[in-house]
Amino acid sequence: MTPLVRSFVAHFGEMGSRWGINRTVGQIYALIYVSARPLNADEIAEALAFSRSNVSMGLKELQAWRLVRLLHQPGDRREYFEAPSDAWEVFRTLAEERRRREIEPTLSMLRSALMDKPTSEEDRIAQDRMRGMHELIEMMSTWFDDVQKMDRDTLTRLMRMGSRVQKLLEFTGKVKGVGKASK
Amino acid sequence: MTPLVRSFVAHFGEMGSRWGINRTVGQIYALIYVSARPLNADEIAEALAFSRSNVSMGLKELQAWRLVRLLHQPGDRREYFEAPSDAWEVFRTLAEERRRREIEPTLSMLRSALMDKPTSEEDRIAQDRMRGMHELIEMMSTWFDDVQKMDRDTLTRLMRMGSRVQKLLEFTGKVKGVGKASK
DNA sequence: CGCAATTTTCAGTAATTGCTGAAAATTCGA
DNA sequence: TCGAATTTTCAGCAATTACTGAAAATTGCG
Repeated sequence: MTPLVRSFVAHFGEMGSRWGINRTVGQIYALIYVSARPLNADEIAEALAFSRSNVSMGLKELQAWRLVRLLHQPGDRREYFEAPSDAWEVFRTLAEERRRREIEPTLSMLRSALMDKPTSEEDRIAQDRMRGMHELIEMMSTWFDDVQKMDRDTLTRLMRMGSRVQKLLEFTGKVKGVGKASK
Repeated sequence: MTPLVRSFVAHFGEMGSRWGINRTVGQIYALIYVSARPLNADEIAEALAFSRSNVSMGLKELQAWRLVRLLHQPGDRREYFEAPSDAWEVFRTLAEERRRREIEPTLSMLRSALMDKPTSEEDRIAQDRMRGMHELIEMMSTWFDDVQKMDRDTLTRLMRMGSRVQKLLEFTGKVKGVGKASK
């Protein structure tokens, strides 16, 4: 590993441990992500000085997150791994997985809590707070779904517009007679 | 704690441990968030059956994340804590803190890696990947800054539009002849 | 001030999570 | 089908992280 790669890998190790993912897994991912060609488990174990079994477990987790793809080289029985090099694709995958693992369960917990008849004033207030949270998460979730469907160029253009979209919105609002005065 | 609150708290404990934050801290936050009134450390320790010192550490961390606010009740020396009940505000705070703690350091690591002269073909490719990541993160970061500044109603309206914004963009692009956004 | 109430710190221990090597399972070519 | 190559599993140990109680520090009232 060159110093360049080493520092990238180290950083993702640290970051990984701040998220649920552990240091080892973060480093394995980082290595695959910047690698010029697919890597097999032994190469990874060697580069990072991890045991073969540790690498095996890490790869399993990365596959569960759909962050790496398994492939084979002709005439070689070993399994090789590569990561999509397109950062947008990575971001989308991460967003989808987090949604599935964290957002959906949270929404369903909230929904069920909101069904309950509150038994006290305290509960009533607790439910109000939960309702607020549920609304926000649901809105963001729906929005994300929508945005997910746009093609990348449009999305990029939209993001680069930043808050100028607001102007557009106000303008159109007026035209259509749906305007609400600005902030 | 009523069953309603108990299940909310338990869920956030679980979720907390999937993020960097630990179970205890997640539970303390959840309890404060749904509570009808500010709570002091002893009340929290009692409700969750944690030691007083554990609660103290948890509150310190929540304050570092700016997720809870310290306040006093007249005629009571103890410190009371409350959380903003507005989910939007919570989201903004979380986003800002994550940015400061995770995004900024990552961007600066990437920037410095991109300054290095690649010493090999491998490095050149690694840098390409890093460049892609850097671009995306920077773009999202800028976008987020912008969006952060909008008032909540506008933002809500925009989100509810979802991908219909795209239509608007195309339409306006034609009218104004501003197909590509200039920085 | 002085002192009781309250919060914080921290060393020690408990609990959890991470990692390894050895063994078992699987895979695939011959 | 056999067997070498390869991957996976998992019990046991290591490292890290979480939690506690006791003690120290701080706070603010009288």
